[in-house]
Amino acid sequence: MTMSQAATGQSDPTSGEGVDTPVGLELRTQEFLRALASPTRQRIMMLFARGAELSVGEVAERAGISQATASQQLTLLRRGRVVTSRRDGKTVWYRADRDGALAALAELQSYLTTCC
Amino acid sequence: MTMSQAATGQSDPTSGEGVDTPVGLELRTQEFLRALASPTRQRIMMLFARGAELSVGEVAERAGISQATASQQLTLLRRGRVVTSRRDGKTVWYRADRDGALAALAELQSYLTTCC
DNA sequence: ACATCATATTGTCATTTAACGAAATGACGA
DNA sequence: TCGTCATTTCGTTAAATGACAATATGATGT
Repeated sequence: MTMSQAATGQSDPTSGEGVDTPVGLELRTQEFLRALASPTRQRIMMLFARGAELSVGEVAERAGISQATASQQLTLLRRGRVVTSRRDGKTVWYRADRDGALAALAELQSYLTTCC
Repeated sequence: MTMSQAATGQSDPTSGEGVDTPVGLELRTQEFLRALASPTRQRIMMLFARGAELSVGEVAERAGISQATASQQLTLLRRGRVVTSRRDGKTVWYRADRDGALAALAELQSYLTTCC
């Protein structure tokens, strides 16, 4: 039971986890890592350099993947807080989520410094 | 040709890549991300909390995995610069690589700030 | 040289992931 | 209502990953 908690890496924010007892990475930090740990998604991220804002169709075209695949991967990237989306009419625009990414990075750093 | 380079995410240090042209994550940064983006390896990393130094067999036992699997996963973690190893006689001791991890983190941050 | 112990590597299998086409569903604007 | 773009789902295939047992490698002591 405690085993399954450790396995999922879940941490309970309510338990005042002191200096000892690094339970694990938070789920959202895991999603951040998984989002970036994929060559395809790294390739997609490059399309957003310098604040570029792209629709799903544009991402699909430039990344050389199908429209359905692009939509799915963008969902993973959004869950990882590295992109944000906004809807304007029928098209959904994606762009890099600088703040989200840096926040995730800070969480990762905090984990690494306390655990290691 | 330029396409295959972009696909692998390789960057050439000799080409004075200016403010524009983020070619991609360096291989070693990719390996850092992949190393941590795995629940099993995250679980292994927790065994190294507070500077603990463990042999392969100890990691296998405490993580509940076979000796071969432990050795493999530790290799991935070492490639990702999150652990280091030293040999003493027949046993190989692993510990968290604080400096390596923070260096990888810094590279990731630099990538995210310039690209996004 | 040999036996032994710890680690590393290999071969194999099951599971997971990535990607596709196609089709259904949602959301929006004309 | 119809058309368009996005999302989701289904079924499929190929590739990557995780794990194990078995074997090979390397270090140590006799």
